[in-house]
Amino acid sequence: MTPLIPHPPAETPAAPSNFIREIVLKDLDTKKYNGRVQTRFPPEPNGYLHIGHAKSICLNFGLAAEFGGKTNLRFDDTNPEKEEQEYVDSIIENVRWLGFDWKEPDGTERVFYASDYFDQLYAWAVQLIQSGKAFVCDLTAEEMRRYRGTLTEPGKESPYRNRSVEENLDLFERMRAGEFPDGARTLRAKVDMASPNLNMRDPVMYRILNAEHHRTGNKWSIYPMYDYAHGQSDSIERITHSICTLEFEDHRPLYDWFIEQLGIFHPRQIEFDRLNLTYTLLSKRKLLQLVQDNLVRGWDDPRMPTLSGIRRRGYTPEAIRNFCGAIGVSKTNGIIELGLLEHFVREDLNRRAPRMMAVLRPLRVVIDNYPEGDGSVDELDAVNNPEDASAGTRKVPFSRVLYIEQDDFREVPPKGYYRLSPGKEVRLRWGYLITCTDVVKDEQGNVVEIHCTYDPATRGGNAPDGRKVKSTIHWVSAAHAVDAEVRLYEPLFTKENPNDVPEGQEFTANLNPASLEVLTGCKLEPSLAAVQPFERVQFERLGYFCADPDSAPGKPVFNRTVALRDSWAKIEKREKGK
RNA sequence: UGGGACGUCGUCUAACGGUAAGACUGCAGACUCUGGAUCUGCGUAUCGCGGUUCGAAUCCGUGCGUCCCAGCCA
Repeated sequence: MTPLIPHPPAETPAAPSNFIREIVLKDLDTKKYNGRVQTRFPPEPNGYLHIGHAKSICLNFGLAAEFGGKTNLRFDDTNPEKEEQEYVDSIIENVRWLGFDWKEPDGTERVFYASDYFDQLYAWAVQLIQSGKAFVCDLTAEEMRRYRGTLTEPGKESPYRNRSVEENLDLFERMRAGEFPDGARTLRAKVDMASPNLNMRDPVMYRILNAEHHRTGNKWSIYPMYDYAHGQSDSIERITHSICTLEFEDHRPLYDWFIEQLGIFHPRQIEFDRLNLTYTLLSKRKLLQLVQDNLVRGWDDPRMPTLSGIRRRGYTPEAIRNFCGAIGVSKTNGIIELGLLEHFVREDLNRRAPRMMAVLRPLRVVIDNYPEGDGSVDELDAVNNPEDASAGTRKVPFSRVLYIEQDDFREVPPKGYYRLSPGKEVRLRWGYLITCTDVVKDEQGNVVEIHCTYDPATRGGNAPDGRKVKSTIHWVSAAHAVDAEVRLYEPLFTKENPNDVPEGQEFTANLNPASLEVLTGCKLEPSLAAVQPFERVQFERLGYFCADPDSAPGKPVFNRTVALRDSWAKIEKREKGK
């Protein structure tokens, strides 16, 4: 058998196949497009890209790359009322950040705009009028809806359907010239008002919109509809496989119809299932609402599923790409567990994030038998990343007064707890073995400080006599600590399906009031003082964190990307549940 | 009650008429200076009912269920 893939790049891991890839493989085999594979990613610049778009981006760019083809970035900017340059800019930035590129060897970029094709689209519309396949309709939106019929009843033909070609041409030209107010007329395709597919019931091709377009300004008073613009744009760009989401399945007959009437290059539209994630909303409209109503701090709020938000949260492009590869492509509408996305960030960050020590909820610890004074600072060696020897080591200062995590001390330890408690010995990471000797409380009985002794013979963490401790905990020297703000995140919604609301309520009813917790006065080891925005680290035993752009010199702010898997938390929860 | 699409472990995906496989999750254990990581073990899940076939997740029929469509949005 002849291999269908002529020269698979050696370093490309065998991508798990999917039905679209199979179609491409078959087309390649039958030379349907002369062995050419060309895709496009066609966002409307009316919002920020989210993780659902990442799936489409990876699919489109991945497929073309695998077969030596090209992928165009094309802005589907046919509705000036919703589109803005800000969105164009963010989309370009996000796709680049994800790791994809559309530059030709000669340096030109494969960035296109549907608005670049307005002249050609107009000429084609004239052609359809001339061949009797399109007409100017004076029905109002309300009338048109009534004429359209219903799901079970056929529609009625517009009384304007049989206008002469001359009249249509004249009217259409005047629509273009801006003679009519918004909504006064439309140009419609003459297809079939009795079609069971509503998209075929004389669909609108152009509407009058006296609006300023972010690229074409006031040149146009009419704008093409998606159905009229998309397929022809694909055709102009010689796209071979036009991949879109399932809800466009019903539009495919129309996509094909226009192209056939025009007799132009015919790309193939293929539909796949859009990404759904538990506890996550992936609807531009609703995300926009969250931003506009200040329910989040903006498009790049780390709780947002936007690429900008996810990036600020600390996710890596690699993790997202791996995730997109792992979820596969099919036509079943499923819902992916958020935990799978988290798995891929942990997997990636575990390999590359340097380990640091940070105490989020500090508890003061005094080592009573450790010398006092300035001269008594010990510089201990700490491994930067046990998964990566090349990451090296760093020095961490140790002194008489330290902070440990409040969670790492219990005056009365519950069953199975093997961290610090009175009389118990634990190891301080990269430091000494210490034993708790005393507890200091305030008037309310809260533990405010504990006293310990250390074993000088255990410097570095190991006891010469070979005795073992059950637990190693992280710590920070009080005198050297850097104060920081740390933002902890939980899912934005309390329900797996945020749209699952009682009658009459909105999805915002499912907003999680505890999705953001801001911790101040957190104590970081001094090597974190000069951290740069977007730097990612693991705070040992806590999770992966990413420095926020809000960080100021000497005043770092961190976002928790994702917590470490925590089997003790799981045990504790189970015990409490009993 | 029109049309289009889809039903495989808890979740996602594979198996393309020939032993239902993988990932995530979960559980149990090993190991460990992160209760992390790593490693090992644990899975009768093909929507139901008929049919074709030596053999059906796969083909046919039928029933059921889910999703999408009545914007001058994309």
